[in-house]
Amino acid sequence: MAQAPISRRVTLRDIAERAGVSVSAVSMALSDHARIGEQTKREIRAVAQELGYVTNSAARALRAQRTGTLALVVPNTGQHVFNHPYFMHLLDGVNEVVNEVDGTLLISTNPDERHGVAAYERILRSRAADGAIIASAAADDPGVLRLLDSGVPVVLVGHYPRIPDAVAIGVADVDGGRAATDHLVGHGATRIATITGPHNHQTSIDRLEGFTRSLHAAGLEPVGIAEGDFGEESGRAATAALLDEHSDMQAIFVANDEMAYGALLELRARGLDVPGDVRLVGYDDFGVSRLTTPALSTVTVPAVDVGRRAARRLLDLIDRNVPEPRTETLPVSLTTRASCGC
Amino acid sequence: MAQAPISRRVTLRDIAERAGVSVSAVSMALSDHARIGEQTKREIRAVAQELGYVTNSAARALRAQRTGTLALVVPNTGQHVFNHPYFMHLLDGVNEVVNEVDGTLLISTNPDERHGVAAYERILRSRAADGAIIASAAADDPGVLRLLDSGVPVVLVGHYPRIPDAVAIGVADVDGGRAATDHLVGHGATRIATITGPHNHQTSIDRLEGFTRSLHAAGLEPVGIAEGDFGEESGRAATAALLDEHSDMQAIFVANDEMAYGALLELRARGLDVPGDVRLVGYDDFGVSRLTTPALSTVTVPAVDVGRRAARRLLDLIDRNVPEPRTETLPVSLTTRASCGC
DNA sequence: TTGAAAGCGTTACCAT
DNA sequence: ATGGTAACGCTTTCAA
Repeated sequence: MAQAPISRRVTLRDIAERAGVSVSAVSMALSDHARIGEQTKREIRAVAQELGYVTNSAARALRAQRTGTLALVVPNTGQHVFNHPYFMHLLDGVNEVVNEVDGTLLISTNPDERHGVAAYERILRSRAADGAIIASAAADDPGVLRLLDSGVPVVLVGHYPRIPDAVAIGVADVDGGRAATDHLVGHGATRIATITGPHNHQTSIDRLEGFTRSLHAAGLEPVGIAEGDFGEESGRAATAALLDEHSDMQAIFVANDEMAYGALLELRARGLDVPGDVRLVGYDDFGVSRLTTPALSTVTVPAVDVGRRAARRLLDLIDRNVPEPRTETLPVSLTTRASCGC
Repeated sequence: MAQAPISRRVTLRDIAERAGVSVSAVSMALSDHARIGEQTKREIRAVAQELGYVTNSAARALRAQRTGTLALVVPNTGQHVFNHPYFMHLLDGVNEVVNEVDGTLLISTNPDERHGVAAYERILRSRAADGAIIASAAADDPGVLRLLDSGVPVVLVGHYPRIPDAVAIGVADVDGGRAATDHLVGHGATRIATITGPHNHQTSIDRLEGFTRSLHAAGLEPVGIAEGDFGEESGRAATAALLDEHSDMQAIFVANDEMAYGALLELRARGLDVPGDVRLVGYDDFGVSRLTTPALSTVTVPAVDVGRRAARRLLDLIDRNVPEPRTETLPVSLTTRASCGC
């Protein structure tokens, strides 16, 4: 049990004593306050440098009532709802902004509900972060509502029609579903099915809405609608179910790429060619889609940009600037590869 | 600029006044200290509950000289050295342990070098975290050495022969390289090449070492050794170069799956069949390998477990328990799919 | 131009 | 069994 040789921490007082000035002079010098003489500042900074001074963040936070930390909250990670690649991209974007403002980034996931009070509630109310970005919460998560009520600065990622006054940043999922389906129609398909995500996620609802609108505009009816959970296996199972009931199906719009990959496996297992027998369009474009054979046509979601914007809005909120309009919706774009028949 | 109705924060003092006791009584009651009467405790807790009290983490950290926060540091994220899936898995494992101990997790990446002092140095020295897990640092990163010197609790992820007294947790990359190559040899290949990662990463060095040892044990010589950067494009380029020089090559051991995917593309572009003409084994098994056609045989790295163990060791270190031995090496396993010819 | 002191919310020690 | 108080390191107001 050798005691690690922890370097004694250097405080403002140490610098003050060494430089022969007061603690407050040091504080002001280091924050470049105007009232300290240039010469004195230089000396103080030299001493600070020499001693290797670094601000103690707890003390600063306590005094300033602000931590300089943003929290990125991901409910239900363990359940693999909305899976990894999406989160990574979001994280990239958030992190970029946090670094720009020299802040720190705290990650909170809620693997299961065993903690009664959700982990993110604890974090925010303990003031460990100045605010939070909440990613991919279920549309009806009560924890989210409580958090919003408590007045803590919160930015939601996604589209929450039932919480209209929340600050949220989402993507145009209705448009995306519509564009994907339009494209399938454009290829001449008339018997088109869809595999959706879980119905308690607004994302699923919106993508389905786009699908339905597209078909109606074309005077078509959906051949089948199957629900998945955004995981590969569920996509495979949904495809099997659709195929069993509608052997004449010509195309499927799948609400994310993981499930589309499952669909690909099932179609291949049945000896059906993609896109020869069945055309496929997925959704997300987080890497998986590039790798499959055939490569998936998909709707590209600008997740990194979502992260960036969410972080910027959160910083605004923390500064008590409520952005108007409160919700922002980023456009998506269709990326055609091989699976649609292009 | 409507002022958000921030709920006034509740402090110990508020509870004390309301309950008609002292602040210290409240503090002790809430931490279940033995000196407070059961009845008093109950009353105090009731008031705390009613007022919605939550400990202020800055104040607690300042007082206790401990934050309850672990930092996960990823140098060079922006440069795509060691890319996303690996990091995600590590994060999963670390997060799991952090949740177990009711801690918080702070993420720090260093997108570029513009901050002179690396972001992670700032974070640790400011005592924003009690310690750090450093993932995938270059073997010679000076920031890492400075951090270790400064006595901050640090666990390195990987294998660092040049820093023997550091606490580190790695995987058996030499074994992995050897197992992969042995397997290729077992398939009857004699003209075998390898594509390595960047030579300043110990991981690359170790995987190559395993490759070389395997060949020597079999009485073979490497047909070619090309260096990549762990990215898909570099794998493709390396494969092209190898193919140009050694058209009789029968197999390639590729040091990660992303590069192996690049190799697959190049081989396909030249009309060569995998595994018919060239056998391929990759490394990592973070998802990509399942999706390619043919599916990649690869060395499975237990990244989630690495994250878990790194976090546990870091907690030990913070408690001043230096684990012995200081370095731990987790075994890897070969996962055979189609690309090797199985 | 600079110094002294108060206070941010906790915890722990010394009294009572 | 409980209350008062000092201290953690910092920022800022008030004096000088």
